[in-house]
Amino acid sequence: MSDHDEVIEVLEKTGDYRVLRRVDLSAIPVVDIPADFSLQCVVVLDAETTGLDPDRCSIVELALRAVWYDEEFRVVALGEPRSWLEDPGEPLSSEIQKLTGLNDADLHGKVIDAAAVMDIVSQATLVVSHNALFDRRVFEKRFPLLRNLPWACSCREIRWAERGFDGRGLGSLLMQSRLFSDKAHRAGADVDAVIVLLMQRHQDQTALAELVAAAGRTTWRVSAIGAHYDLKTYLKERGYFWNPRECFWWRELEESQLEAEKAWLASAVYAPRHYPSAPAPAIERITSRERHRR
DNA sequence: ATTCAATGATATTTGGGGCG
DNA sequence: CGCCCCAAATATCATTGAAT
Repeated sequence: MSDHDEVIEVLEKTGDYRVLRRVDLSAIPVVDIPADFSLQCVVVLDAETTGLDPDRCSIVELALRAVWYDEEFRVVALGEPRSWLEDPGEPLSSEIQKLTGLNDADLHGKVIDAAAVMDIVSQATLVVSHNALFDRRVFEKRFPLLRNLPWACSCREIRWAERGFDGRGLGSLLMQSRLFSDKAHRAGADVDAVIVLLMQRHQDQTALAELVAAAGRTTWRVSAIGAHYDLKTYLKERGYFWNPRECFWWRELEESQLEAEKAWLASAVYAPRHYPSAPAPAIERITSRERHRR
């Protein structure tokens, strides 16, 4: 082992090589329920599916793993890695076979253990996945009873660029961290990859800490329904985006900004003199239970 | 009154990057 | 590949107003 380290050091010192190490979580203790009740738990989830359209595809593999961490967001224990295959009832496209290495025979007759899924997922304060917008939709379609879980997205809710990364895809983040996964696009391996990435520090803050903080925020989605079109420029200047499908300007705000925004809207956008019929902005509260849903 | 060009609001397209 | 999101670029459409 130490002679490997020496080789790595020699190679990297030349400046011509970067050495990638296999993702390895074996140094972290695996527990069922930790003895220390002060620990917090997130569950990392990854689903492999028959395609990319959450409305049309189904899950062929689901992996879950609990991550226990202390007050300083240090990962002190992991749950047993759990994953299940599931028969989608249709042949796998060659593309998915190539991507995941799975084939129809592997999946034949397999079913996800729904009771186990519920058990694991219910011990967590957060379900984490890489691009939760995809996994959440696919997961909730398969488990309609679990539509009210709190979710966090390790792809979008961690400022990877500020941490020195170029892209945000799992493979790219791993490689730039000098890591690789020998079973990329298998659910269990991808879950472990997310876990190592969450454990990384940047200026003394782990990615997990940043993610938990981001997911814990309550934000507000404010939609300026019925705003007079003359106000477009002001709304745009103020950071509103146009929703072309439903035709209104909207913006997402931090909790601390909400009152000021309401006041601004009341005076600048919904001044009564302009609107005898009094349209009103739509204000929706968004927490981890609502985010990454649509 | 009619036409045309300019203006500005809204729609559409495009591009990048994410997921299987 | 298809789909989604976001944002910037580009196209389209309606209105306005000046000129004829």
